[in-house]
Amino acid sequence: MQIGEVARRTGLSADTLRFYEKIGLIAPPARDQAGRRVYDAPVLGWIRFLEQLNATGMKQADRVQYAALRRQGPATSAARRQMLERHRRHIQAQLEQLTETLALMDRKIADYESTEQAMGQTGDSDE
Amino acid sequence: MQIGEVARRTGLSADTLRFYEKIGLIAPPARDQAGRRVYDAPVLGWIRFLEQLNATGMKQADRVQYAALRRQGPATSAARRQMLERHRRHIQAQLEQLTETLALMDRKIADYESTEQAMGQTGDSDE
DNA sequence: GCTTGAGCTGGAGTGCACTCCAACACCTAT
DNA sequence: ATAGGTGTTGGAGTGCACTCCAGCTCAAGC
Repeated sequence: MQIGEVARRTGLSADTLRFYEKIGLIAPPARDQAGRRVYDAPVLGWIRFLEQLNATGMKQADRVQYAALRRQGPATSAARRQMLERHRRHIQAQLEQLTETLALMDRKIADYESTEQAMGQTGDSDE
Repeated sequence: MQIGEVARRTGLSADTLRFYEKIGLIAPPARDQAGRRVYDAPVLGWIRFLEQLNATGMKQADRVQYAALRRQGPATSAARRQMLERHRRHIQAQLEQLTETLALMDRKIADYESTEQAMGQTGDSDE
């Protein structure tokens, strides 16, 4: 696979893939005779995993650190586990925040609905 | 209340409060004889609400738009409700993403734990 | 009456995470 | 053999959301 196909399959741009390589998120792939990047299939799974971390708010610097540990092999297993445990706690905190705000949205939406029903009755109190 | 106390009570910096006023998130408060901002208590609730939207990923531009609608009064009720409904859907999508990734973290953490148990047995497969 | 502390303005600077570009090289199909 | 598509590099630029700063005014306490 060359960079365009990886881009197409992952939804990232070729620029982003090169950028990820530059900062160490993705290991430098092999090159063909013309100097173009040639990726192997497993990188797709890795990129998907990185996207999961990204989508759930892990910072770039931490993803870079995790990627570096991974490249260093099995000896870093405990360190990586700790990073994932930390991220797990971060995810749970977000779940709580989101659940709370979801309930708030429901209350406010219901408020707006009744306000629209009885237009001008209660007035438009707050927020 | 002047700006320092609002900062203390909300956790935002005075700079951020002035910035929020500049972009229209917070209505310009009254001023005392010395030209200093004097806030009334209800602004605290509004700021807390803004922080909820912020913490759950509503973009600044959208918060500004919501704030603008709110200042325009009851006539904009329907538009605001629609914004909250949209944000509600956004929150639910995030909940799904987080729940999925939480499960993934659990699987990977368990993997790492068994790898640490049987060091060198299975090898350190992926991600 | 002077220091201390809080606040004021306008504008520059920061950190993050990309995103775009110019100028060039190479492969494939017509 | 030439046009079009895909790739290369290094470096500059973007958008978001603040954050910091210089140089100033003001008010209150000792």
